[in-house]
Amino acid sequence: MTDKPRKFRRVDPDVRRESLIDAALRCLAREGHDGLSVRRIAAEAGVSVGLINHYFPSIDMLVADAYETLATNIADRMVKAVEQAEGTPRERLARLIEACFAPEIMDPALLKVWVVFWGMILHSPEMRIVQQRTNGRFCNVYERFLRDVAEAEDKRVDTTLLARGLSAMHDGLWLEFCLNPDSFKVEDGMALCHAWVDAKLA
Amino acid sequence: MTDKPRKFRRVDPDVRRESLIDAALRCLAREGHDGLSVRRIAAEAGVSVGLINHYFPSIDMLVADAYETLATNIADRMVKAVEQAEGTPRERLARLIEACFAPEIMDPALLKVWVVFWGMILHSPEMRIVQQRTNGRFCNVYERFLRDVAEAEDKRVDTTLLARGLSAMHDGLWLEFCLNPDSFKVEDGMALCHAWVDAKLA
DNA sequence: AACAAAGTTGTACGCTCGTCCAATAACGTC
DNA sequence: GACGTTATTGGACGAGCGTACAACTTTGTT
Repeated sequence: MTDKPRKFRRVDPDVRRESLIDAALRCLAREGHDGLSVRRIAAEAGVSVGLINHYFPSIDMLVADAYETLATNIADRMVKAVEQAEGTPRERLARLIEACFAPEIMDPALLKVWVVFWGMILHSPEMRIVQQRTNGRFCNVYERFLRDVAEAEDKRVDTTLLARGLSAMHDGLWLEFCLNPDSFKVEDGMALCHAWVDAKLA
Repeated sequence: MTDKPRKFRRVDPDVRRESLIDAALRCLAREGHDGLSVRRIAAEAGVSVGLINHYFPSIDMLVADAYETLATNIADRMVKAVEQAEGTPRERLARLIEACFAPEIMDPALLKVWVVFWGMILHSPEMRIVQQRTNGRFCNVYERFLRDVAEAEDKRVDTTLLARGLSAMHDGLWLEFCLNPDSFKVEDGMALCHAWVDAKLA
């Protein structure tokens, strides 16, 4: 009474697209730039080579979609982590910084993916557009919670500049940590970010 | 009375090695990861394909040498720029920050090269060793001039931590600027670095 | 002038790549 | 149950890749 053997199953196009993007991200996380290959992604997704080009005009478009997807996911998770937290604006900002240093962020495999994104941003206009959009989102998240603190404590600071500094410091620490996890402890990184914020919102 | 035509000229091995490394860096700066190819580097250096493997056991070793060379050059240039500057330690620190934001540093082509380095660090033990060594040098440069200021002004701060923060903030700003030069002005980046230092050395 | 040493060339090999496209098989509809 | 639609397959194609290696050329020595 076994199911009759099928050579493949049709899948809803949207679901299929998503599964291809997921497979691509898994390949990039595992193999970095070497994982960026139609054949490896197809194998990872369990489909044939040709299907990739059926859903994406070129490999660059697939990566651009993957970039948008991953960046959006991460930003959303951060916002949610803070929004469902209670406490003063100051405490919520601390939750945000904690979320920025969560284990799934401070992961060399994630940097492997991002390094590929960066390399493509420098050559592909489509990727550059995604970068500008997603980076703007990240900065807005930082600024939003920083402004909450500034308003609650009645401080007058340029929250845009403050957010840019926080973003830069976190990016630099994240990069260095992922390249060399022994160079410092995650707690030290969080302390540095807090030191920056406290210095401007003292 | 023309010179008799020669198919090639022998070159001192050390000079040849250096010219191959230079050619590799030029390829990486122009084409990013795509430039990392024996054939393109050979063409750029004006030699045949086989010569690369005669001087370097593998392409990875060539890049590792190129990494060490470029990082050392940049660090040395910065130190020299500050050392030949006069003034108080505080003023010399300002020169250092200026040097960090010099046009030849804030150059997308330089990031193209570095993105390739980062990608390889995450996979190659040899590259990881070079990263640790060169990054340590950079941090030492920062710390050295920060300590001068702290001592001259009799401030008690953890200059190691301060240097790590400065390094991270600069890296993050450099990255963002090279990815999207319209996102902020170089002067704003310098101001942020100064704000970090001033906050801790007020 | 002859010779040895070694820097340099050029090619062949096997592999992987992205793209293209005709054939195939699954699914909804009648 | 037959049919049309289309998601999916799988192989062909040309190009570029890293490596290896034998042949060639230059250079310095005798």
